[in-house]
Amino acid sequence: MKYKTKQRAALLDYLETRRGEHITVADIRAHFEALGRPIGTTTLYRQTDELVREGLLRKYIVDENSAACFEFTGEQPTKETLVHCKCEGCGKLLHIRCGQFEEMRRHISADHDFAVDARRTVLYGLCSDCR
Amino acid sequence: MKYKTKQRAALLDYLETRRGEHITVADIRAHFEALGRPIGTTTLYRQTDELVREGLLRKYIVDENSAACFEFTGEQPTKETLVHCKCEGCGKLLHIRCGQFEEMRRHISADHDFAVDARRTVLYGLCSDCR
DNA sequence: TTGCGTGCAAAGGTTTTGCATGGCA
DNA sequence: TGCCATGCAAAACCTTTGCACGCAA
Repeated sequence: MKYKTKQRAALLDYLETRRGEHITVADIRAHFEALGRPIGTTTLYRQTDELVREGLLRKYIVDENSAACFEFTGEQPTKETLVHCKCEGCGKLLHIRCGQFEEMRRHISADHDFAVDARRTVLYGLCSDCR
Repeated sequence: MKYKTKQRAALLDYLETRRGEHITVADIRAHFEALGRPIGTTTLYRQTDELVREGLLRKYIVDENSAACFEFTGEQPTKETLVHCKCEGCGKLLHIRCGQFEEMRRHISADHDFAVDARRTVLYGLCSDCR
């Protein structure tokens, strides 16, 4: 994307207000729909793709049969890795701060020669309420 | 499923020959198609669902826009957890044996109150060839 | 015979693509 | 002006559902 279009600007403004939260393309679409200034679904998919490529937005695979989940981080994404945990009981998505995960990443990188991308990874399991 | 149908028997026979491998419903469908004894897609989805519930089959969410991935383990699934790593570069899916992952699971369970299900979880990143 | 399993056809939901239009520089 | 972005409509994909038929017990 080389041009600064109204749609892109509006999208970025909205994402800014939801920094750190989890939203889907459908959420974004609904927001602008409600505002009376809808943005085409196609455009939203293309813009979110681009923002992911630019590193301003993160994309998570949270559930095979639901929409992709995005998190806006902005220009300076926190270095700190928030591990994503998806509860298979209630569907809740949790963020946890976990040094042990970092340690495991280093180990897998060093000993198994695989570079885990914590920003794309989701741990599945059961939350405290559901276990 | 309470009945032992021909389809279920054929499916189990086939899965046995591919124990420990990763296959999709489309793969299974193609196999029986090629044999000239096709099994309906609907049936395959229902039987795989059932087998997952019975614990003979594991299901992984490997990529948001591709088919679900199954692994047949049979009656006695190994206690040992094989961690799944999906390479975002070449698409390869690796199994690794990793005690550190187990340790992290215990830690997250104890300190973050979340029970990670290693059999459903996939770590995303880059393999040795792609990093 | 009873009721579960099967499989076709069709729907469901998310994401992608073709193409004409409209906007940015 | 020249090229890119937009967005509608339609397709692509995987998966699920409705329903009539057929097979297991």
